[in-house]
Amino acid sequence: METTSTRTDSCAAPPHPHRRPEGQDSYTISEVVAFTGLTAHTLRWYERIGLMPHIDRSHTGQRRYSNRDLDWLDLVGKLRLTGMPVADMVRYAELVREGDHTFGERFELLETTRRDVLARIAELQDTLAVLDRKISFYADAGRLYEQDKMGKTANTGNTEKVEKAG
Amino acid sequence: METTSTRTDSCAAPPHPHRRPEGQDSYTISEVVAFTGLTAHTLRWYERIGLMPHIDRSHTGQRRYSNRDLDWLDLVGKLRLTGMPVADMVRYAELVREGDHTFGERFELLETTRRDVLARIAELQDTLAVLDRKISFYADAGRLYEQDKMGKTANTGNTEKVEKAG
DNA sequence: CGCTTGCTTGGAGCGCACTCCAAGGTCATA
DNA sequence: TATGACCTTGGAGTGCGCTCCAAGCAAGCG
Repeated sequence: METTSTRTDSCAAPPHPHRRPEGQDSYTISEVVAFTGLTAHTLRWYERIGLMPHIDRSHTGQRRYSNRDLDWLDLVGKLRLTGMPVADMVRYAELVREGDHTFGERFELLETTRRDVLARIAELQDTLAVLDRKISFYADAGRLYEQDKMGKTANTGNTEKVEKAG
Repeated sequence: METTSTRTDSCAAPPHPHRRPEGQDSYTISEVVAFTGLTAHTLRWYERIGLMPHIDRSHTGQRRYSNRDLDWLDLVGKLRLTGMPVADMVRYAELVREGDHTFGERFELLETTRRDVLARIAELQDTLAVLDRKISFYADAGRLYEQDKMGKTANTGNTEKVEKAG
């Protein structure tokens, strides 16, 4: 079942420069902190709640992360960016641990997430349009306001509009 | 300062069908709940923390929201979608209350938000790429797994890859 | 009139995702 | 071998954004 293949999975992202080759891939928690930007607290917490597999330990019980663990943390990071709740990520982690018969369920979870991400992008683009409209409005209004201050116009009507717009 | 102009601000979004014309725009909290999807609790809380202007009251002290209040809630909803912290939205609301001399600061806040939104969209598109890769991988792997179950192939190497990928 | 429904308030409580603490064991370097 | 940085654990605490509660007022209806 388990192999020690030296090649990275075809599904993996582009390689990271700081990684050691397979076989010597044993990182302390502080190294993982440096790679991921997560805190050590968070890494331990992820493990406690089942979002990580049980991490290898040194002979004295200290955590030693593998390249595969870093791959998993990359994925978790991406899913976190989508706003997926941690509980859902834990669910996905459980499916992975349960083995091959959960392919279908994993597929559906990813598809649902994909749809969520697309919807989120659309929302953000919508928001962007509103923002752009307001920004150009303020650019104009600000210019008018500066003119007002310099006495070049005597117009309060234009600036009043902004209070209405917020 | 305050006008009762009957036209909507040029900066406003397309009109909403449920709105009453200016002058008769007086909505109860439960109407606003129906329009916005927010809870009455949240609407009152927004007011308490200064994210809303002080809302008009009926002679018995009940809230009466105006079209302008609804416009503001629309904007708040958009900003909320960007992930902007409530505290920052409160800051923006304060700037609006403070008057015309805060144009510049409002402009910068919106610009910063705009950049955040663009970055967020880029992140999500990056995540989408990862998701798409995994989804097509699972689509393939799932098909192979079904074939395995039906005895059409005798391959465990292909499905093993998935455990590695997660 | 009583009943229901809707609204008011200040303040307390909740769920999430961390974040930190205390007490102690381990490791690298001088 | 001693010093100090780093690691371990279970459990408690924090900040955010709501969410709810209790007690009470007001309006409409049979």
